[in-house]
Amino acid sequence: MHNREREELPEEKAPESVCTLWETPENEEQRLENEELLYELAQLYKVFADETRIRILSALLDGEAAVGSLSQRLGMTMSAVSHSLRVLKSARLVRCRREGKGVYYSLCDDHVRMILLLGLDHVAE
Amino acid sequence: MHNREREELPEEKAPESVCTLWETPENEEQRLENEELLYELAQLYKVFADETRIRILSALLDGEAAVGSLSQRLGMTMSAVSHSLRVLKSARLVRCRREGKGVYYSLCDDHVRMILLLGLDHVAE
DNA sequence: AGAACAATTGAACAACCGTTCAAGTGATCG
DNA sequence: CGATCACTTGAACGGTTGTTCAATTGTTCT
Repeated sequence: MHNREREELPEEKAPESVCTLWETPENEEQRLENEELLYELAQLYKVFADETRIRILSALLDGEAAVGSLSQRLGMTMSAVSHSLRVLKSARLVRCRREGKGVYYSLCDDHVRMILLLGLDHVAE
Repeated sequence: MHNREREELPEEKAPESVCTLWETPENEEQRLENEELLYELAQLYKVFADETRIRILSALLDGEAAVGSLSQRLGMTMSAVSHSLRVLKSARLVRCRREGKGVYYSLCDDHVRMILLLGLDHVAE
């Protein structure tokens, strides 16, 4: 049925063992897993694909900040910032902590910084 | 195969050496440069933020391929693939080469692989 | 309790984006 | 040449997304 001809090019670097995304799936289960990963991956990059959210993330590189502080720094309404933060949070890129009246957001882990840096590396050509 | 636990991820670099994005701008010129970088960065991630384009990129990790071959492998029309390739090309993620009737596409550099791997690392949690 | 502050939520609207379809280009070969 | 293959392009449609505005929740203070 599907006789996909694979190119026999020398592999400089071995694909990582964390996932099977780059290999031809051997069975239906593996194929489904790949589909899932592909979807999740696209979903993740969608979150980075917005100037406002990148601005927020890079602001949070300085340390945690409250919503109001962010909205002031970025010059946009609190509502817009809050909406953006919700997206970032559900992508597990930021977490939040309540203290008194304010809610303080901070980056989840170092992936964020690395992904941003890698992107910059390409953009800065 | 390779029993490495995880792929070597790019070393953390000193942000200052790459750009000034994370610093508070000292003058108007620097602020404008940051705005530009922010925009470019979002633009780049927009390209990755689509399942079809990721599928194409990961197919090209195997080596260069013609449009027809890709459209067969991914099960979509040649037109859709071509449209996607145009986007990837203008983001300088792929390049193309004409040979006879066919046009062969390949990845531009290693940034692509690294960005995909880094994203997977986060998604695979 | 009520007032004031900080942040979230939902609906609505405009912009944007990916696919499809149909028409177009460019290359090869009889 | 005309035919055919391999791909590109443009317009259009349907779906998604980010911001705004107004209403609402949650917290602290008097």
